[in-house]
Amino acid sequence: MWDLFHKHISRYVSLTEKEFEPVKSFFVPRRYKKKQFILQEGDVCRHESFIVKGCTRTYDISPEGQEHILQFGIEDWWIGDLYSYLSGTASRCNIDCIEDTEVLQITREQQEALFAEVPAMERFFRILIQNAFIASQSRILTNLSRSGKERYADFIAQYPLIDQRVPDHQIASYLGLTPQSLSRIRSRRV
Amino acid sequence: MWDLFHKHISRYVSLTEKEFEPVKSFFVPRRYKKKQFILQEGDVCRHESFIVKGCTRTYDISPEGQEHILQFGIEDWWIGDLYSYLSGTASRCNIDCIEDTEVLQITREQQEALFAEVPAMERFFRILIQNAFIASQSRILTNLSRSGKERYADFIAQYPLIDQRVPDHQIASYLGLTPQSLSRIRSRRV
DNA sequence: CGAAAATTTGACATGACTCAACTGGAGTGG
DNA sequence: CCACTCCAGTTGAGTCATGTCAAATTTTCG
Repeated sequence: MWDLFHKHISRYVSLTEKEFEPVKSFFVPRRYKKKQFILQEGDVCRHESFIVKGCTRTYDISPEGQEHILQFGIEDWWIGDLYSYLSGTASRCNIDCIEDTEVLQITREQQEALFAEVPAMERFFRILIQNAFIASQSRILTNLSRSGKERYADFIAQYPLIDQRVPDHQIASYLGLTPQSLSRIRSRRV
Repeated sequence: MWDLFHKHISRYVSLTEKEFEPVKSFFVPRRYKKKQFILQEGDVCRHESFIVKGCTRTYDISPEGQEHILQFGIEDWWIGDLYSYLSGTASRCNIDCIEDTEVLQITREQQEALFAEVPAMERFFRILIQNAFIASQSRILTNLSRSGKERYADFIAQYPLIDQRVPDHQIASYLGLTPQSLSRIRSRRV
């Protein structure tokens, strides 16, 4: 578990085994069962979670009762509602598990302490958010300019691993389509 | 100019007048005329630009030749193509000026030097990107769940200042609508 | 096996797009 | 200062992608 985590961090900042050692103590491992919630709408998001194993979805529910998936999470990804986490306000998002999931969690206070003790980790999180922001901007452009068919093609090209693990109707929700439309797209009768 | 900039920074990290003084030297003021490009597709984005005065648009052009506006920029905002800026690869975006515009620019190298000399500025940029990411996620949710009419209403509620300064067809592009559709929405004949 | 969930299919409705024409204002050059 | 052009915005008519509602079928899983 910690090995994977160290490798993950090393992808962005260099950290020797010895420097990494104290980092561990700021994170708490936790397991969730399939269908269990990591965050529920109305609660404050108290952790950033690194997925060691499993698969999650982050979504909100519109006033009309429709779910909209903002993000899927699999191994090596971080999940959480950053706005709620930083501001301490109630989240509008839900995060639940599509599979049994293991995460490493850190709280806001622990994160601040970690930054003070291991400055490289502040840099690490900055890079992480930069990448997330870039991906997010790219998704906005795709949503603005591509048809449902094209967005689906992009999705399976970009996230083949997720496509295999997540039911179609949730992919439809991520792409902003109804399950029926996605089904027709898949069967090429569009 | 520097006053506005200092105030802007102080909104996120505390920096006395004395601490702020050396920060100035890392930024270069620059003026652009209306319709002039700050960044052109295919070029590498060499600066992050803080807008002191003026109004800009960041957009890409799809293979079909359609423009899609990713972001408007007005006073107190930062613009640039972060991906190109960080990776040094050619940008797919254009940034041009809707009005005569004054900016303060920093290069990647200067930014690294700034972080080394004034660590609070690394924190400042982290917070900035966090906020940008949060806004970006929120826009994705809006795009997924709201009709054109609702997205337009949201836009004028959220950015009344931009609405007044930018032609309608560019707002349409930002919202993912054709100018015709936006015109019909505006005249309530949906 | 049987219930619940996921997916598919059909019929129809509709929001948004395309193409095309027209209006009105801003800027330009003679 | 007028004629001219250009561009933004509006309007109309027809089309298409996607949505809605409803039901049938298949898959999953206790």
